[in-house]
Amino acid sequence: MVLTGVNNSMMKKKTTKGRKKIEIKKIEETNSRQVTFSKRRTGLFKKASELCVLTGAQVAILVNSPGGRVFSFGHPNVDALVDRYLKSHNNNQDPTTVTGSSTAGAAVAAIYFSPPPPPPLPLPMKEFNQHYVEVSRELEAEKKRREMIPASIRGRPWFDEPTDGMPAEELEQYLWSLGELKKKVLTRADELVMINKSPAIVGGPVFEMGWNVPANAAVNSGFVFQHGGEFGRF
Amino acid sequence: MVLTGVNNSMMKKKTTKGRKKIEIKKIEETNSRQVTFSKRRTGLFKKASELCVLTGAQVAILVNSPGGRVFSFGHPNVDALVDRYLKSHNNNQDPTTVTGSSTAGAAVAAIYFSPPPPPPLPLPMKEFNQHYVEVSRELEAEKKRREMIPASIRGRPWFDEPTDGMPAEELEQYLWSLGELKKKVLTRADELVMINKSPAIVGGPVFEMGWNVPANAAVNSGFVFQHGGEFGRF
DNA sequence: TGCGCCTATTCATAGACGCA
DNA sequence: TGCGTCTATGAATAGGCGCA
Repeated sequence: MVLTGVNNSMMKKKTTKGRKKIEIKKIEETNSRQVTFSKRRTGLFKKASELCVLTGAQVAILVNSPGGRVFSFGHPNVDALVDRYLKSHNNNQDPTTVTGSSTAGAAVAAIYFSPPPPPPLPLPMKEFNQHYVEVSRELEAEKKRREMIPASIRGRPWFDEPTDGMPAEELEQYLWSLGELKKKVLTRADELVMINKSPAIVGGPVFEMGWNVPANAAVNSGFVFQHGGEFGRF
Repeated sequence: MVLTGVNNSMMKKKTTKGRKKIEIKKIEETNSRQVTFSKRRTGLFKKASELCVLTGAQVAILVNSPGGRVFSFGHPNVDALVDRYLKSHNNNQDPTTVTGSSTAGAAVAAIYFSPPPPPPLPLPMKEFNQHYVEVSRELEAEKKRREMIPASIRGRPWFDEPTDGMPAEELEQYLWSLGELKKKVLTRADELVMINKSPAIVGGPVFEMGWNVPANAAVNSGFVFQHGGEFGRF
């Protein structure tokens, strides 16, 4: 507002119009997409680090760039969290169930689990099952309502029939799971709209960003970018 | 935009001072921290999804909340990215995808166990009951949320065609996730107890959630951004 | 007691440029 | 060709409040 240096030697033409609203859909223009990716990745990592600092949470992020490179961020480090994640999954067997499966449009993977090593637990809370059953009904209803929305989602086999032959205990758990999963699905639905297809994972260099925490000394925190190699084509 | 609720358009004490600047340092107040975590996690995930949509990138995020729970986000799914990440670092096997070499200095140890294994905990029912309440609440939220979706869901490319042809693998993947989730639920409940019981976490060093990781496990090589700022200290 | 909603602000970032 | 810088503006969100 203030005329700084009225000199106004021909007022700078506003070369910058400032931020403009953009639609959340795939950016077709390769170059812009690249730039946006770069900027937003940075922003994402920053957010993540803030989350870590503010709440003391641990965060690991793996990003597969459109160019095929892989970036990662992690506090304390990626591996710790990945490991944790895997361990919780490997409790079972069949670690590779997911690897490279179609994923045509599937884009939901929201799972809650706890930090402590998975201590197998019995399911002594029968009575609570009752409660869950109640919720179950609601969920069922909810589920159906939801299913009426996207025609394509309707009729998920595992959504509609499992409850029958399933032990109460499991039902309970499924319930909760469903609640969470479903929430994720819905929440993410919008975002996924545009992600119509999933380009197969491509190989490429790996970029890594880690957040070092001063383990002992008064070292200041820093960011470590690690990138390897060339350009991932694609 | 519209005045909702108390239409008392007269004068209302500005109860909301709007956003205030906050320092990026651990929030000591447990409650605020919890809230902040929740909000920011949501924001982070949203950012991540936008990044996916805009640039077509693939992103996986693993978050370990201050409360101990772990949330994850992934597109197309967490496992695929985790898998790829590990492969990039291990070059071990390569059942699928990835042909790319990770030039990254990622000579990181891939999987090591989390050092201090937390002790198993009993599972008090009342906590679980509380959990149930939470679920109920979530269900409520679910309902609302659902109502916001319909419009946008329509026209969903991948939603409109797949169901029929939805690969069994995908469904299986979901199922599998649920199965895992199921187990997690219990553990989580277990963990909830712990949280309620021992707020010890609060006083600890900034980033410690209770388990550390080998300090040098990762990265270096690449640029290092020193963050010698004023708030870097702890 | 925890969660979702609302508002005033701070923060992130789309474009456009400039440097390497 | 890519990335850092600068601006103005769209978005995210810290506090508060009220409901369940």
